[in-house]
Amino acid sequence: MTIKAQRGTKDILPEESATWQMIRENAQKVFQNAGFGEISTPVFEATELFNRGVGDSTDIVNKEMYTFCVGGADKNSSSITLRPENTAGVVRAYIEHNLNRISPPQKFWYFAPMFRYERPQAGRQRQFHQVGVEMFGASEPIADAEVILTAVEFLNSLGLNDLTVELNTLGCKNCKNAYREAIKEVIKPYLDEMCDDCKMRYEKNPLRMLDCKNDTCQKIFEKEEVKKVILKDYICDDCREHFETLTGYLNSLNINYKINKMLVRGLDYYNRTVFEIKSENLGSQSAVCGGGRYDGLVEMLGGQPTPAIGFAMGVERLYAIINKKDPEKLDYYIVSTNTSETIKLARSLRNKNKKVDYDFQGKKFSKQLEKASKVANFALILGDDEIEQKFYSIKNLTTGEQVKVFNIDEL
RNA sequence: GCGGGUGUCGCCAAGUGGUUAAGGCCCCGGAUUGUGGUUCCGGUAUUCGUGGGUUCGAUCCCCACCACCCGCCCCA
Repeated sequence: MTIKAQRGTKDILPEESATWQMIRENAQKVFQNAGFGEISTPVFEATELFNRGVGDSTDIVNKEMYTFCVGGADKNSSSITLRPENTAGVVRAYIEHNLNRISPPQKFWYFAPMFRYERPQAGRQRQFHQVGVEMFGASEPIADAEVILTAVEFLNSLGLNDLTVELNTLGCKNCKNAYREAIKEVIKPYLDEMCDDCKMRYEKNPLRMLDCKNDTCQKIFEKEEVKKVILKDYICDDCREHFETLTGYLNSLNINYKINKMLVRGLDYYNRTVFEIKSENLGSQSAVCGGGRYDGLVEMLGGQPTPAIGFAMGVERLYAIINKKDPEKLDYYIVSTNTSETIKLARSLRNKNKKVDYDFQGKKFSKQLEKASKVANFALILGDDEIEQKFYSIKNLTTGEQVKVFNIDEL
């Protein structure tokens, strides 16, 4: 039996590489143009980081983490986890390296593999990639606008112009509490009818109930008096002003967005602004981007109180909906039976930054040319005549036109 | 974790309880021993996801397992 790739993992083959490279290059360009610097943190971290950073009421922490005990059974053994998302790791690095000493805001971007032990399906793998940004030290609404703008600009750079930005505000600690209590109050009479998950959420994280897809639960949220509470703003004056200023910026930037009061993200650390960007071409895993503000997280992980905001996008989901790019052809395929001349010529041309390849097996001239026409723009013919008379025949494989060249510097 | 579906060559696929398992693409070789992309000819599955069972006989029937897909859930 041969060994296959692990469930929920995928090889990225050369034929897909041009598209992947484009995604990464566009990310680098758009994010760095906006002042974000690349940060690369380790694939594994202390399990404790995610328990505290992502939140132990989340599904990610409760059932989806790749956690290992390393160091054997002795006292020094420790629990590590393959990162399920990148915000916790970046926050850890931010604190550990005192990155707050750069004058704020501090802006970072990343493109990296993540790991979640979930049931694979379309748009969901166990190893997948996220590209995203994190910004620290800016509490102003313009920071929210800038982060959303950056996400939209990146998506536009990939030719994705028709995606929907959904936007909501969860409020700060204070209004979040008031909202939570009001929802608990109005739902209380119906609690018995709700699904088990919602009964649990009612205690732990009532806002997550609004995300429930269960029909009976949804019907309860549709009820007049419940709806009134859900749609009523429990947002304090500061938070409201923050949100209104943000939407003002988005309006002036002509960014299309839709306010979705039901949008509550699954990670515990969010407050105030949250947003998702969705595509209709992805089936049930429709979110290509999710993000929001997490003003309390740095402090929770032991740093100074620091406002922060960021987003993450699923690279495989982006890959699924963008126009694919074909790998570039070689500049030259050398057609020759003189291998020692060929390898030297290949080296010279490669050092001149040309993409060059050639045949190793002494195949027939016509076979080499056939190969050339498949993989290269030009055939560089170096036969006995050419070597004797010191020239190269360059054949344009698109037009069929062939010319003599006496010096490779002319290429 | 729970439902539903699928599984024949690298890819797309036809097929039937009984010994040649179609076809197309790709790949390889030849026609054409220095001029390709067109054309023509030829070659490539001791085998039908894996392991059992039923049967004189199974790729096709039954069971289990595995993998993938589609929902739920969750999220990127």
